[in-house]
Amino acid sequence: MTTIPSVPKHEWLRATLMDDIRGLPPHAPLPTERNLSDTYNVSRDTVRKALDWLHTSGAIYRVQGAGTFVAGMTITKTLSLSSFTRDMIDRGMEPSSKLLAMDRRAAGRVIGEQLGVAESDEVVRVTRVRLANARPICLETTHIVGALVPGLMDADLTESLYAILDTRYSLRVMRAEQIVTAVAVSEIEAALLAIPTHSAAMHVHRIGMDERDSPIESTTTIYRGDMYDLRFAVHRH
Amino acid sequence: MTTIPSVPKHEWLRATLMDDIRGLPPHAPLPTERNLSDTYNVSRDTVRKALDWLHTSGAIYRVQGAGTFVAGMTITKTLSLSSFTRDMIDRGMEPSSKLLAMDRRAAGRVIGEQLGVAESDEVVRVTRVRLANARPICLETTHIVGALVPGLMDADLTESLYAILDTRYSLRVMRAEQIVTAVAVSEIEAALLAIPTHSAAMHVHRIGMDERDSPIESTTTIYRGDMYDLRFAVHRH
DNA sequence: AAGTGGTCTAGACCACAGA
DNA sequence: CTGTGGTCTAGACCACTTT
Repeated sequence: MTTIPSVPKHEWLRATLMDDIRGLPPHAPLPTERNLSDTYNVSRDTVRKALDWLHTSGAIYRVQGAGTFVAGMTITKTLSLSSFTRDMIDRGMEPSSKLLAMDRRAAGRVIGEQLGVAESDEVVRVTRVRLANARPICLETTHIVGALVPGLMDADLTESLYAILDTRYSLRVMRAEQIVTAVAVSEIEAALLAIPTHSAAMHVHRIGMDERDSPIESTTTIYRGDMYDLRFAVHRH
Repeated sequence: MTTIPSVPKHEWLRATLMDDIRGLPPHAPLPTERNLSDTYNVSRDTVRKALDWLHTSGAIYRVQGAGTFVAGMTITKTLSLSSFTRDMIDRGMEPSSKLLAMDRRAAGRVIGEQLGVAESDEVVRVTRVRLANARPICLETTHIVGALVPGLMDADLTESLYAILDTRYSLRVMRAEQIVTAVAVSEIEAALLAIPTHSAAMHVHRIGMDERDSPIESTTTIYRGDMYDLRFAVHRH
C-alpha cells in the first residue's frame, strides 16, 4: 500500500474507493466502515469523511443498520468548479479555443460591481469560441480585474485561462456563483456557433473568487442547446 | 439556550449560525472554532460539521491561520433537492398548480427503464401547469411507479406531490439525478405557458429515488426561460 | 442479539497567518 | 511567537436493520 505524501488521508481514501466502486455493480455492498478503518489503518472518522464525499457525489448510498452500497449511478457528479478545458476532457472530448477578441477597457458599472472595482478601473476582456472535437460548443466572454493580470495580453489564450491564471499569477478560483438561464441566441451568436438565429441556448453567468472571497473574473457563456447539458446529483440535506 | 430534541447538534448549530450570519456584513469574522465549541458546549468536531455545511453552501469562507468569515454572498444556495412548492416559497413567491391530465398507463420502454420496472407495468402520469404568483412558470409531467401509490388518482394534485407521497405513502425522495438542457418550446407548450412558439426554455429531467436508491418518480419540467433561473455556488474540492 | 451506520467527544499534531 | 483552521485518532453511545 503506497500512500502519496502531502495528500490528506481521506482524500486519498476517497479516490481509492472511487476506483473500487467503478468495478462493482449497482447495489453491491461496500465493506463496513469499521472494516475499511482496519484495512487502511485509519480511524473510522477518516473513513466517514471519504464516504461522506462519495455520498454527496451520488456514488454510494447508505442505509442505517444495513450498510453502504454502490449507487445505481448513471450520474456520479456533483456540480463542481471546473474549467471548460477540464469539463470537456471529463466528457471524453478534446477541447480547443479560438480567440475572437481581447482588449483592456474600463470596467463600467455592471462589471465593476460584479468584480468589486470602480467603474473606471481597467479590466481585461477576452472573448473566445470554445470547441469540443473541433465543433463549436459555446461562446465565452471573460472579464478579469486588470490589476491582477499584468501582461496577460501577451499570453496564449488558446489554452486554459484558469491554468494561465494559476501558473502565471497564482490566482486560483476556489469558489464561484453561477446563474443559469435559457435564452434564444442573437444573429451574431448564432453565426459564431454555426446554428440558426433564435436557437435555444444555455446562458451561464459565473463570478469566480479566490480563497479569500475576492472576485477574480466574471464570465458569460452561451452554450449550444443541442450540444451541451448540465448533469448532477442532488440530495436531501 | 433551548435545544430542540431529536435533531443532531450539528444541524441545530448550523441553523443557529446561519441566522447569525444573516445579520452580519460580508467578510465579518465568525467566532473561532474553539470559541464556538465552548459557547455551545459541543466538541470542535461538531462545530466543524456545521461550518463544513455552511462552507459548501457558500455562506462562509475559511482562511487557514486567519479565521472564518462571512462570504460576500449574493447566492448562498447549493443546488439541493426541493420540490417546486418549496422552491417558489424560497424565492418569495406563492406557488399554485393547475392539473391538466392524470391517468394510469403502461410504463413503456423509456420510462420503464428509468423507473426500473417492466414496459407493461403500470405508472401514474400527472401533467400540471405550475404557477408562481398566479403566472405560469413551468409545465411538469411526472411518472410514478403505479404499485407504489394505490389510490393516488383520488388525491388533490393542486398541492405538493412530494408532500402527498410522503404523508400518504411514506415515500420520500432522498436523492435525484438531473439533466438540464436548453430547448425551444413547441406550439402546445407555448400555449400552455402563455409564451410565443419556439421561445427558449429550460428543460429539466429528474429521476427521484428513495433512501435505498429505488426510483420513485421520473419528472420532465419545461421552465419559461424568462421567468426562471438556476442559481448556485460551486467550490473547488 | 449482533452488526450496521449516525452522532459526539477530548485530545493531539500540523501548516499557516499575523503581530 | 501565538492563534487559527486542517487533519486524525480511539473510544463511546445511539438508532436502526437483519438474523
